[in-house]
Amino acid sequence: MTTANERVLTIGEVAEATGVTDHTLRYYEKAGLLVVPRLANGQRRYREMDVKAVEFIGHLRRTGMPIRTIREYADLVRSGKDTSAERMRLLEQHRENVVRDLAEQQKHLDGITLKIEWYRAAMDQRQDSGPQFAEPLSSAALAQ
Amino acid sequence: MTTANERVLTIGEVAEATGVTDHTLRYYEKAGLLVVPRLANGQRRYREMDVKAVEFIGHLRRTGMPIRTIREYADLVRSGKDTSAERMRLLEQHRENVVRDLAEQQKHLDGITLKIEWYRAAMDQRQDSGPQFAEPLSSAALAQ
DNA sequence: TTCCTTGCTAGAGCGCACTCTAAGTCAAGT
DNA sequence: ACTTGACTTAGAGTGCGCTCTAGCAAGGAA
Repeated sequence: MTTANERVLTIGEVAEATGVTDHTLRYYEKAGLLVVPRLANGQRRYREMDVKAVEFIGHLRRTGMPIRTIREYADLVRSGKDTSAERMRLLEQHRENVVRDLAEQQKHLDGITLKIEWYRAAMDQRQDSGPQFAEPLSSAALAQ
Repeated sequence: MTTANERVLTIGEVAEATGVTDHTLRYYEKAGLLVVPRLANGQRRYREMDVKAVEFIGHLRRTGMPIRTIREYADLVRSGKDTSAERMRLLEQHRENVVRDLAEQQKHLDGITLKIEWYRAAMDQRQDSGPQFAEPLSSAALAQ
C-alpha cells in the first residue's frame, strides 16, 4: 500500500488542472463541499482524491445540482458511517432529474428548430411578399 | 382576412395559460421582450400572437438564452425592416450552443452514472470489506 | 534587502432572473 | 355604498453562484 509519497498540488495547480478558479475552490471548501488538508503554514495541499472530488463536483454542478445538495452528498461521504445507499439514492434522484431536464430541453430545442425552418422557408420563397407571415414577438396598438 | 374579432386575454389568463406568472410577464415586457397592447385604462390585452411570443420566449429561456439576447431578437423583429436573415442567424447560433450544451451535460451525466454503477457494484459484493473503495469527496488530516 | 509570486482570510460586490411590496385604479356584484 | 378581485406602477428584495478586494504572510530570486 502507498501511504506516503503521494503527489500533492497547490490550489493554483488544481485551478490550472481543473479549470476551477482558486477563488471558487476556496468557496467550495467554505460551502462544505470539500475538506482539503493543510500545511503547517495554512496552505492547502490537494491530494489526488481531492482533485477527483473537484472533478466530480463539476459533473454535479454542470448538470444543475445546487451547491446545497452537493453539500448533503459530501456530508454523507464524510459522516464516517456507511451511507452508500443514501448517497446512491441521492445520485439516482439527480440522474432522473437530469434525464427529465434533458428531454425537456430537447423539446424546447425542437420548438426553436421549427422556427428556424420557418425562417428558411420564408426566405427561400422570398418574392417580396408584402407583410410576410404572422410573426410572434411583434406588436401593435390596440388601445380599445 | 380577420382584422377585428380576435379573442384577447388578460394578463391573468395568460399567466394561467402559459405557466408564467403575471409578475414575470410584466417583467418581460419591461425588459423589452414583449410589447402588449393596452386598453384605454392601461390594462394589457394579449392577442394570440402575444401568447405565442410568450411561449417562444419560454423555448429560448429554458434552453438558456439570456434575457438580453432574447431582447436583441425581439428588437430585430420589431425593427420593421426585414431582419429575417439576422434573426435566423441568431437562432441558429443559439441552437448550436444548445446542442453543444446538451452534449456536454450528457458527458457529465455519464460521469454520474459511472459513479452510481460504482456504488451498485460496491454494495452488491457487500461482505463488510473494511475501508471499502477509495472515495473522492472524503478528507483527512495531512498537515505537512 | 527588496521584489515578486503565491498563498491566506473575512467579507463585500455582482449579475442574473425573477419575485414581491406598497399604494393605487377600476368595474362588477350585492 | 361598499366590498371584492383583477389589474396598474415603481422600485425593493431574494437566492444563487460565484467573483473580487483588502490586507497580510511566507518563500525564493536578484
